[in-house]
Amino acid sequence: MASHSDANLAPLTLCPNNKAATHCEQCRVRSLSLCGALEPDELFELDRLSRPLSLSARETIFEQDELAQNVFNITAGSARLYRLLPDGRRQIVGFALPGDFLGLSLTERNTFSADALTPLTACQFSRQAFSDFVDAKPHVLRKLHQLASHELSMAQEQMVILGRRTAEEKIAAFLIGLRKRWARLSQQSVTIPLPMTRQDIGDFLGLTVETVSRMMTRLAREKALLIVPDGVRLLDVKRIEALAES
Amino acid sequence: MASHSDANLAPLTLCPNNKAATHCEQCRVRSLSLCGALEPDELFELDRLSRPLSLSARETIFEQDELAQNVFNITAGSARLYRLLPDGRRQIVGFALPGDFLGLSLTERNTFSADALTPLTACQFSRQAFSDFVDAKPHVLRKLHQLASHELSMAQEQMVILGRRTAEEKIAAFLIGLRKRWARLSQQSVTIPLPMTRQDIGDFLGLTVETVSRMMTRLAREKALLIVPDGVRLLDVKRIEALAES
DNA sequence: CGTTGGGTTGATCGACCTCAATAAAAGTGG
DNA sequence: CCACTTTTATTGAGGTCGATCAACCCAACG
Repeated sequence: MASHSDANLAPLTLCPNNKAATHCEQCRVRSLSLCGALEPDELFELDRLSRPLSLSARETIFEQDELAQNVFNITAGSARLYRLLPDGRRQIVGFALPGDFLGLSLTERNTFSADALTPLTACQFSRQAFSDFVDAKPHVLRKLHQLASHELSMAQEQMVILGRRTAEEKIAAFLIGLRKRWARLSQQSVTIPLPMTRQDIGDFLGLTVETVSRMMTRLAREKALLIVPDGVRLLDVKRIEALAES
Repeated sequence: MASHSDANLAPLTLCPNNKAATHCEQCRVRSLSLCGALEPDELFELDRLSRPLSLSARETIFEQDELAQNVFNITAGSARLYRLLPDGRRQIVGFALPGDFLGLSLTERNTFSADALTPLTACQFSRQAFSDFVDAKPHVLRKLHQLASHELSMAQEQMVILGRRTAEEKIAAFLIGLRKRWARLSQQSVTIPLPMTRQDIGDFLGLTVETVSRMMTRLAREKALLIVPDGVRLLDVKRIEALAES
């Protein structure tokens, strides 16, 4: 349960984390992230502000309620973002994939925790330095706003899923949504990597592990999908899509 | 079920909609909205771009899937934002109060519908004109990003409520959240105006009307709150807050 | 004064949860 | 590489919270 997202990105050089190619120009996910909006000289400037971050699976990126000191741009691997309630209930508010930016919320303190689902690399920036960098460049600020705006749309879509869909529809919508996101990163899209556990999926969809497992095996039994190690392969995309749209 | 939010704002003059005082300087909600970040000359410029909008309760502001032509700044009254599923299920993604800005998502088409819960006034802007105005002013863009970022936090909080809270906790969290928002607009905060129906509350919290009604009457029976016309009065704020935090 | 939309209340049902057992992977240390 | 533990996934049996279905109340309003 670890390495497919790396596999997806393996052949290419990474952002400033890689000593051999210190330049963002080589970055595998640049065009997909904020950095895609930067001019070469800006890219160089940002590169200098960046500190490489490399984590193993399960390591913490940041924790809820602590001061938000840094922002992150994920270059490889994936993460989960979640909120814990005092009694231990957990809601995952999102999964972060390569190219995703963590720290769009401008709150003083983190409103959620984030940790790595797989080995992960990211470009880390001090929030202050990053903020200064962005504030001087309206077109970057605009791009940042676009990203936040997109996140907002995704969150609203997730509200629909959480509030008004059945367990089976939730699973379908989750798979279709994730498929679309993986597709942006790598061409192929029949097999959907699932770096997260069933428990994580449940905590994302407002379900229990058992229900997630039951719904997935049911869809598998009905030949709508095939459960493979660390992922699923969609056999009947139309059917899953129909479930997801409602 | 109509006029309390107006009552809240009655004594003061409104934004550019009021012919007697055409200047945003008089605007009741200016400091709470995007316009609070504007210099006097910018305010004047924006004023000229604005077209007053005045709707009765239930009138449509915009509809999901149609081209997003305009953005809105609500000056009085309240609205509901929702997504309809093909089979008629509805998820309300938010309620808009005076000072709230509609159109933060930069999507080509609206991802949800919006209509007035009460008689409503707003400043309407062509999206293009507004966008041009903003793009030329980094500090306004920054403010806009802050607003979007705040919306994102609220949406994530709502995801926790939808995914991991019981019916009773949902009601409590809804009331506490709404109380906080009203408090920003008007001092008093014991009585919470509820311009929306029980059905609306249910569609916001992922519950049925019946459950909303039952939970509210239960809290009323237990003397935690008092149901008044068009709202509720919190009798035991600590208790409701405890339920809301979990 | 009938009609209509919103709200409350009761009886029953069912989708999903809880609890429990087992199976299958994935470490871990010798 | 093999025992051994730990984590994750699956499956079953039974319970429950909130949904559904239905009746009724009440205020607003033409």
